[in-house]
Amino acid sequence: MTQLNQITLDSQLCFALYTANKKYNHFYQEALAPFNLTYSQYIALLSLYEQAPMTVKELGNHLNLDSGTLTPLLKRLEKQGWVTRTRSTEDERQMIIDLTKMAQQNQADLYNRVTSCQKLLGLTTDQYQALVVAVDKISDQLDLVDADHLIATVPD
Amino acid sequence: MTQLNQITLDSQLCFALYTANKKYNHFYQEALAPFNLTYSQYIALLSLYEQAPMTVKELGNHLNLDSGTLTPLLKRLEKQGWVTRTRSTEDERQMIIDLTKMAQQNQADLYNRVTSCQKLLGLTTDQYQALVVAVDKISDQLDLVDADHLIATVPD
DNA sequence: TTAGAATAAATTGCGTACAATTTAGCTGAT
DNA sequence: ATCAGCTAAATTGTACGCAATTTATTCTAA
Repeated sequence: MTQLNQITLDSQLCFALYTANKKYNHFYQEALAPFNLTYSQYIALLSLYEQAPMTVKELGNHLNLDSGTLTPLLKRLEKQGWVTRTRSTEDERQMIIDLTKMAQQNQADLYNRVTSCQKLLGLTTDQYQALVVAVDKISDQLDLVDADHLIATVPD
Repeated sequence: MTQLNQITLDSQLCFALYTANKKYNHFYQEALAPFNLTYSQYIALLSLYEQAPMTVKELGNHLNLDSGTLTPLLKRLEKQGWVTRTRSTEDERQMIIDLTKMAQQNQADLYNRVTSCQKLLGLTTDQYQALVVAVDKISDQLDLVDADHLIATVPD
């Protein structure tokens, strides 16, 4: 038997990301508790605070999510009063998502809460930004190695 | 209105991690396709290749997953012939998870496939390990700021 | 003009994740 | 010895995330 145990869980970048992402989810669950928002709902709102209204398609492009995820998520945000969902009159295939007045009124509170919580992380702005750059680099590498390339290149 | 738009999606570490993690999932979905394994099933097997048998509890400690996730996942792995699930005789509360002969026979193939795919990422060993360290550091920071601390420290 | 292709969103189905509860088995203090 | 409390796993319920399909609408080329 050759060296089989070189792949340990703790040495894997995928597992580090998987773990950090889950912990971040937990972190945001607490940060967002006063607003009754999930993390996914929060990033959808973040995107809409940057630009609204947007179609489901456009929002999906920003978040890398498809309608299978967004449709039920947005229905929940609508139910809780954060967004409106309106069929476009000029193209009835499209659903226009916009922020409610309540969402706009809560923007500052939401940002303040998140910012306060983030300060507890104990990272300097430089450290934080360096990490964003490093993690984005992983995403870029993974984009290069997309599914087709991988299937075509590596035999089973 | 003060500077509200300082929180952009692309500047957020959480979103970078969230995105990279999803892309990694997709990457592994292709890498693992020949074995019909999900990413979560794969890391469960990785853990068991390092140490088997294990109870569900022990496995959950390694993976940071609870029985709500592991029980159905392990039942699927059992159904596909990778693991066995046996009630412990000395403590019947515990379920002992062990690798099947098939799982052992496929270990080398699985490792080779994953290793081949990882090479396509175009990261040197040093770069890769540096990223693991960086991402683990995020997890460590998030551990420090746990739920109780956060709730106790930051007013709504 | 109109049938077929393309597109947007919704739906369906499966597999996580995880909080909360339930069930079953163990353990220790009285 | 026994019962209250603890523990392990399973179960329940909710919310993603995504592949695949369906439905409705728009576009486009003959």
